[in-house]
Amino acid sequence: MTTARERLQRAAADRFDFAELHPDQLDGMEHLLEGRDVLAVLPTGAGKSAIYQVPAVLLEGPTVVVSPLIALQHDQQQGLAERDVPEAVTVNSAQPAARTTHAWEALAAGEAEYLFLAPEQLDKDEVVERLVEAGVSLFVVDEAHCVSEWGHDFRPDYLRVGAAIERLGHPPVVALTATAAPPVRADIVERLGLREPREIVASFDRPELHLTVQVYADDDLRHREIAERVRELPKPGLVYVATRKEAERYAEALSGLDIRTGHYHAGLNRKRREEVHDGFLAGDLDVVVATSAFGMGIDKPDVRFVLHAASPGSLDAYYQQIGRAGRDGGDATVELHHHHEDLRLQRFLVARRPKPEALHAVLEALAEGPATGKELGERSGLSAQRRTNAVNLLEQVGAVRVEEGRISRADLSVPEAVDAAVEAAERHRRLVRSRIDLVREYAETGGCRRRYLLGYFGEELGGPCGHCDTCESGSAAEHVPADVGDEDAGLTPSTPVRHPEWGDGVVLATEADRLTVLFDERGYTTLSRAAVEEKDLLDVREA
DNA sequence: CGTTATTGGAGTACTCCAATAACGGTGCCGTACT
Repeated sequence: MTTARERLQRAAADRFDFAELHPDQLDGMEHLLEGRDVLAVLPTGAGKSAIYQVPAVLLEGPTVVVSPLIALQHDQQQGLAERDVPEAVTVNSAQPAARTTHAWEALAAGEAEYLFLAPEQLDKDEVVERLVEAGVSLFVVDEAHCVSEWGHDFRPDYLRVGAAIERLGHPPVVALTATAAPPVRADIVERLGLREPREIVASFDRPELHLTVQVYADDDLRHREIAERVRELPKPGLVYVATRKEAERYAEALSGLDIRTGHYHAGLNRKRREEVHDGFLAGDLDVVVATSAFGMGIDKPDVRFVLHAASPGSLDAYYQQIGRAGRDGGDATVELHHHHEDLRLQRFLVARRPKPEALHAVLEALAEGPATGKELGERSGLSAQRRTNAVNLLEQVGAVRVEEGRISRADLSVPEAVDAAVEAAERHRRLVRSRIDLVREYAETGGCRRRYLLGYFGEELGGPCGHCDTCESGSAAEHVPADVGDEDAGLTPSTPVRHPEWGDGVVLATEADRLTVLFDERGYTTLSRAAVEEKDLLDVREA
């Protein structure tokens, strides 16, 4: 009688050449073999992929891997081709039709073990039906933070993955990501419909990253100082900017200083993007100036700095981007060069409100009777993105039902449905906008940078880290809350609270003079401790 | 959402100012062209 653990270790050694599995990896694998769901938040390089790759060969039936980028699907497929495992196939619009045909045939014949696809594929009824017939035994959502980050507007099909999982009879599901704050984890669990998932969360702390912030009042000055900083810093490194134009502008300025620089954004054609990507990995470029498009799938160990020439729209995005530095464990410099105007652009970028017309169009189209997504698109004349966004919101407020891929109206009047959906979108918009304010708080805090960031990700660092700009200047020491480490202190991180006006929330991070609370209806809010104590604003709720 | 660039009108020869337009990110997909 062999235990599950032994079978996993043997498969890992024999078929994948993994000498030894980390306890976190084994823990996840065992839960999947037992048929349970898993959410794994582990740093890049910790062997997240092994968590599904190994149990996949022990479970009868193929494994579906939802992956956000076609380029990533390709890399993962290549990686598996080198192992002693059955075939890995992909289905996407970028490959020749013959390859897709082969993928489906291999899957139906039981010859393919792994299938990689983007969430948009699951919008097609015939795709889901083929998966049902194939008898999927394991369902993987890679880069699962995309569910929460992109699903609510940019790529709404991410919010439909949960429904696809149900149509497949809810095989064991594993969601994998390197970065997810507690509210993002909760969103992933809810949206994917994970059932009592085993959450495996490694520490977010990266002591090898030296964190600094420079706040500017003058954008031209910032420009000059950044060019000078990049010249001085040990290479290779990444410069993140907010717009495509800035990426090109900085790249030109840095090239003028004889720095081997490339720029990267989504406006470049695929060939150009590949050249920059490969050039950076190969060491032919010392610096890449990029928008947020550059990131996923970049596994370069020796990045020595990540410099933000503009503030991003959330600390979630910030942490993902700075996490690309120092993966080899060596020291790396992380600098944020902040200007308050950066946040105005971010507020615009997340400002999109759903158009009530789209909600109306979907409801009217459904008045003719239930429809598949495709049929609904034809009837309503909406683009796939707007149509799916509308369906997501309407489903969330109970105005439509989706069963077996068919969308139908529920008993809710059109005005009620539209109002409720608009309010649901507004609530999400408030959350996203409130996250922007925390970027400013981070930039302006006198407290320890690392303590602030870790607090955002649900980890409490007792004292200042001693290795960031505020620690070195001495200001962090003056900002440590008096009650750190005191379990009876009351308002410590993850304490559920209620505010008379703003309702229920959870304490996230604490500083000497203020608290950050995430309110369900209002989003992230920073309160002054003095005001909270004076007016007794926060009642501790039962957890 | 708010800044910056452009246009346009008034009224008179080149300038002033107000109104208007353009602009900012992330990727699938599928279809129409070369």
